[in-house]
Amino acid sequence: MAPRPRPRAARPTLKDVAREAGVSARTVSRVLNREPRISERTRKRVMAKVEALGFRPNLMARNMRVGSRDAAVGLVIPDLANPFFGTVASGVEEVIRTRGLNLVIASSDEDPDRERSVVTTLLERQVMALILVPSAGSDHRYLRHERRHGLPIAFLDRPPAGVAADAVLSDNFEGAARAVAHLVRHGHRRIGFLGDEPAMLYTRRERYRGYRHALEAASVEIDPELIDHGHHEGDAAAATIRLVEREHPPTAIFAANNLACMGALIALTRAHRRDVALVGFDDFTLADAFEPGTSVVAQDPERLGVTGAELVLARLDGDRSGARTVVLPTELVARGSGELPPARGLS
Amino acid sequence: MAPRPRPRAARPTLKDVAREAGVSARTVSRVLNREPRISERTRKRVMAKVEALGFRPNLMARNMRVGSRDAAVGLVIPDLANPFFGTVASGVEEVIRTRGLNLVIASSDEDPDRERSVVTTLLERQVMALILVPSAGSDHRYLRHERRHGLPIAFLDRPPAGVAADAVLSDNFEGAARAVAHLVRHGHRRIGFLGDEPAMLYTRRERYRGYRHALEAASVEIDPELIDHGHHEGDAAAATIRLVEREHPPTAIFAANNLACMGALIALTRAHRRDVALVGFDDFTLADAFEPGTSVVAQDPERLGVTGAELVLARLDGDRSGARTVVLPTELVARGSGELPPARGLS
DNA sequence: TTGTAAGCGTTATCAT
DNA sequence: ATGATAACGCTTACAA
Repeated sequence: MAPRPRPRAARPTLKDVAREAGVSARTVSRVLNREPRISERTRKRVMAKVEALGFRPNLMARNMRVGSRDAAVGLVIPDLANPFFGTVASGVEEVIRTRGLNLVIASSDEDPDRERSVVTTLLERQVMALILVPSAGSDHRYLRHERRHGLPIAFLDRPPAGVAADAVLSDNFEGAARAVAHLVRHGHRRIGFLGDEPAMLYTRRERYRGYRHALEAASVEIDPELIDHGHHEGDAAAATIRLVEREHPPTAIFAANNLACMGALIALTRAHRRDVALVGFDDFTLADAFEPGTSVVAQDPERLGVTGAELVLARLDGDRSGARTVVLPTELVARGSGELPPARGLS
Repeated sequence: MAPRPRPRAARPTLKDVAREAGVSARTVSRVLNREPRISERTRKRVMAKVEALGFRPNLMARNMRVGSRDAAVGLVIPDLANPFFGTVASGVEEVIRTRGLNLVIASSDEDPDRERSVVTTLLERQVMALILVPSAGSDHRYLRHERRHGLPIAFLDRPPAGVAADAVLSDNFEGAARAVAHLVRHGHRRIGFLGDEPAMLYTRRERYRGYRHALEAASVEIDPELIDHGHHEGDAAAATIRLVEREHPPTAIFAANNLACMGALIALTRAHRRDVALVGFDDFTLADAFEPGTSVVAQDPERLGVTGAELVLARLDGDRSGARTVVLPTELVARGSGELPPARGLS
């Protein structure tokens, strides 16, 4: 056995409390869990020692004995600093807290290898459920074992690859198509597409599909010169400049995610090109702080998180039905920038 | 003992692998931990069974046996959806991941009671360290026991109350004073203060102190009529309107946090009052997307998180020196809005 | 009302 | 090179 030297000032255990109070461990456990048959006198004495020693029950030990699972849900997102994912995380946390579960969070940085590595630790941690915003290009076949063992898994914002699991997605195709149709309706025929990266990203593909669909429906030819991308604001700003400086520039831009849209706004402002119509995908706090306001296709990231968390909780409650995919609607919010007419002579 | 019915399809344990492979548990453990004296033949056989069963070592059990502490750091922030705190969290995660530690995150919603309750679960989870953005009005005396037992605790953005612990703060006073002095230098004497809530919040108090200090240094009288507040964008926007519609309105506004600044931008745009000078506290992505650009006192939320995490890691590595307070500098970023002259006839 | 002993899934000691 | 056994801190069946 292990005569491991306790680190100095080791935290007191239930046994320590028992010894100090002159009772058995069983009795301390009873007091702590508010079990009925305990004399008030013992209870008092035990609680006094608990206070005095600053005792904290060891949840790991408890969970192990009681269910051999950690009372926590694991969440993997690409980037905690991105307000979109932060809001998703917030929705998840809100829901699982009502069940007394904790949230173990990890960033994957959009890297499939890192995603797999963090998911593995979460699984080894014995989380009760897993919620995942998968990275582009990751393969989730390795999760099949967990599914078989009944671990609830939900994918958010992007679907799983290689495993049947619950998913909560926004209606990217429809939202993008509506945005572009909106621009067409306002007279635009040269509409730029500013996508995120990598191009294989699910949301990017769906939104691009929506863009093409709307243009085709309006019999507008797709011009590859009008397609560009940039995942961060800086890249997107540069791409925007490239677009508007083309020989045959677009009169409108559809910015296919939040960072791309911010990049476009920065670029258009700095270039004094507020004549270019703009619709973004995903709403943001300051959309109203522009003149004209920024029109967007609004998603509901909080609801994405809430719905995903509710799904896994239902599974924990015994829902054994087949894997479900919930698609959340998007909403076109017209604030002005998407309703600008084409600049004269360019449409 | 507990003849608790295993949940259907319970996950395989190390013992299961051992039985299937026809070896002892100790041997499986050896293989998994890459311990030296193991025959290639047994290793192969064991690994095959590990794969076949989809075995995941139970980290809870391991941690318990090995250190009786969870290989995780607990982080409590007011709100995951606020990009400021999201970025702080991102900084923390980045650092602790390099040590193979996980992040258990909880929102306190600026509520001291909830803060205490989530901190308590984190402690019971046996996290190796605690990082905290405390809520206004919370009292941390209950953490003294943990400090005594050697648990590393760091406070971010706001200092602890009632316990000596490491803290990482921004230089709020200095930053605010510089912002207001900057406005004074550009000719303003009627400068509004748009604070966050509650007024007892540390950052709010410090920034208000900086505001008063700069005005007093310039012999400008403090006008209570120019002090208002609003913690969320909506409230802040309403407060901004109240300010600029006063009989003797301010010619400049100092918005003392990120949400207040965004609220001010929204209100000023909608009211077509881009003549009012504005300096915000805390930078934001779209600051450059306005005409003129929004001048701000930039903090470094990521660095706040990184520094806090590094502090607790140093403690884990044995640093027993006294509680330290690190103050991070702020930077005045002039983009135009803070350099506007006072509107004619109003200064 | 309280205590004893077993056991959750690992790893450490000591054998062999 | 491998195994038997105890132990981490807690809860639970059973006994007293």
